[in-house]
Amino acid sequence: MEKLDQIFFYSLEKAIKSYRQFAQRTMMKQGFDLTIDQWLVLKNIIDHPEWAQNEIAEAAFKDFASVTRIIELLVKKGYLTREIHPEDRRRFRLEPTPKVFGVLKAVEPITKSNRETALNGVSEEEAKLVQQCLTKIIENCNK
Amino acid sequence: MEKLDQIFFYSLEKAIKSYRQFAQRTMMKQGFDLTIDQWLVLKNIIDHPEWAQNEIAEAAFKDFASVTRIIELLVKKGYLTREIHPEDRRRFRLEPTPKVFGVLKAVEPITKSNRETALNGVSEEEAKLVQQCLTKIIENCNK
DNA sequence: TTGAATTTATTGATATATCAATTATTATTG
DNA sequence: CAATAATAATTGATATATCAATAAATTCAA
Repeated sequence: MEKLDQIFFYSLEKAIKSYRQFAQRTMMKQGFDLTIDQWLVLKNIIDHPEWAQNEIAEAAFKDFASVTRIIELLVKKGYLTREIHPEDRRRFRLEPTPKVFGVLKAVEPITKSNRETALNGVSEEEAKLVQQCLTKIIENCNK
Repeated sequence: MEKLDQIFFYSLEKAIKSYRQFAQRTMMKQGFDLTIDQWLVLKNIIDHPEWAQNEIAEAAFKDFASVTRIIELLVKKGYLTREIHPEDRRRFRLEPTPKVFGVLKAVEPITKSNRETALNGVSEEEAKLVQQCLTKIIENCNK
């Protein structure tokens, strides 16, 4: 299995990189000034408006420090406003600006189509199996 | 399939990140002063001594610029020497220093064990299927 | 054989990842 | 209630990713 193991993790690395590059290219081509990481963080903030940054980070598989910096950029780009949280002054209250919703809505079909393209030729069964496998790997690496 | 798609790519992202973190932790714990990216590039250079940097980059799924910088670090850390290639002055000849081989040999069982741990509970059949799936995704994203 | 195109690699700018140290605030506990 | 611990987030340093611009050497074509 040794050789396969090697190929396996190489493929894993290459697959996610290929997908990220592909998705980023598509985003840019459509004229959005968001990286897919910024989009991911933004989406998590919208979906969970009450979460603290560290919870956002966890949901987006990101380091706290990265999230701090990504949020900085999102504020600078005018997608978010940030003020101190009224109930816990260690935290911040992040508010999406009005333009966010239009952008997210516009990005939605692109993301959907990207995923479909990337999974072309992979059946739902297979996808489920792969997904289970990945979950197992995640567990194995985190204990 | 939409919801699954989303979970699928989230899992993909999380799996490779979990594995990389796990592998990096193990490397450090064993006292090696290499990142896994440096190790990956170094290993490719050893395995293909005649390759140009751009070929190494491709094999390691890395950007040319990243490889340039990683090689700089490997030279600085005393794992490589670099001189101009005698047959093509645009290229460089990269030579591993003697200490490289010992280090790579010492890292080998760690990598092997990391992969085994990560794939614990995943059968060879499943791994093969996942691998095929990943290959399909890579192709889909690159055409 | 010169001039244009191609190849190989570097550099700069910006974004993200990671670890460690730090700050500010809140919670605990003695 | 004061001292301490825990929590939320930032900052600094270093590594890697990506894109664009550039430099140097080589190849090719007129």
